[in-house]
Amino acid sequence: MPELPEVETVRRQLQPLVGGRRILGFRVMPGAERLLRGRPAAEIDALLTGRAFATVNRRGKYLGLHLDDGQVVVVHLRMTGSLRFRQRGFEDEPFTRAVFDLDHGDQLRFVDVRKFGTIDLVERMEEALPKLGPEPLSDEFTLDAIWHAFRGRHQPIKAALLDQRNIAGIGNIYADEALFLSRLNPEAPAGSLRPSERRTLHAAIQRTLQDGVAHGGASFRDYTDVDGAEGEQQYFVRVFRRTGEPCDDCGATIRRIVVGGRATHFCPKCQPVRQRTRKVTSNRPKR
DNA sequence: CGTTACCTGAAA
DNA sequence: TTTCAGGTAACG
Repeated sequence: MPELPEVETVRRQLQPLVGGRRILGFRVMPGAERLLRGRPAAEIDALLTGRAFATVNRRGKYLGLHLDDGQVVVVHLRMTGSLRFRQRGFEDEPFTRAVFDLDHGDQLRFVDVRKFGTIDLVERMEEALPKLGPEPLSDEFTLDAIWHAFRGRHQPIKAALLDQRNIAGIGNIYADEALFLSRLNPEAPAGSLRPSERRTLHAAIQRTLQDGVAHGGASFRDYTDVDGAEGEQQYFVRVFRRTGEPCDDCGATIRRIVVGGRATHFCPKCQPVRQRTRKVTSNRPKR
């Protein structure tokens, strides 16, 4: 659930909180061992104890908590994970799966109802990352990058946006929102976008993600920040989880369909199925 | 490509 | 009781 804006919000909060702080220990709660993908908890505890956190960065939906010796704790929140910065002894949060004990009695807690989230300790951040596309809010996210990623693909544009190998950090909320802003039908084949449509989509992706960051992320169900507070972006969405409501722009009823196995929300009037351009070859049966 | 599995709780 | 969930990896 946490997508780029939510993870970026956490990163910004975490940096001043944990930067320079000494680690006194690390442990994983019983039954949650699977959140560690590589080494066991005892080994991580041994490697972390006595070290200090330095900077916190983000790549796509991954957080990198860098240590003073160059190692990196790589965290992915998946669907329901969250990081909480709390004083030791402050109300035990249910579903706490792992705890970093810090100096001055503080704790960084990893809380995750569904246990899909992951924590990795690696020498270099890339070791813990799958192949990821460009960062959408950086200079490496170019029109050319979109073109290369989508060229020749019959896959629905919605599915292509969710594929982290194309662009890193977009999830279900911001994919639907970016497509609405672009007036593109979620089921349009990714490779069918014309240059003007790709340009519009590029700008819409950046705008919707920037808005998300500006509002501290979206809290529809589980997402909360490092203090347990909710984001505000859910009050600004145009289509996401607004099935049956009137479109802000045209009043048509927002619809919910399933694309690529994911709930997809769109305005059927603002985001119509594009008419096939007339062309002799388009009379071939659809396959 | 689409579908299923991974988990667990909240909402319908 | 059933359905649904902001993500991804592993299927077929």
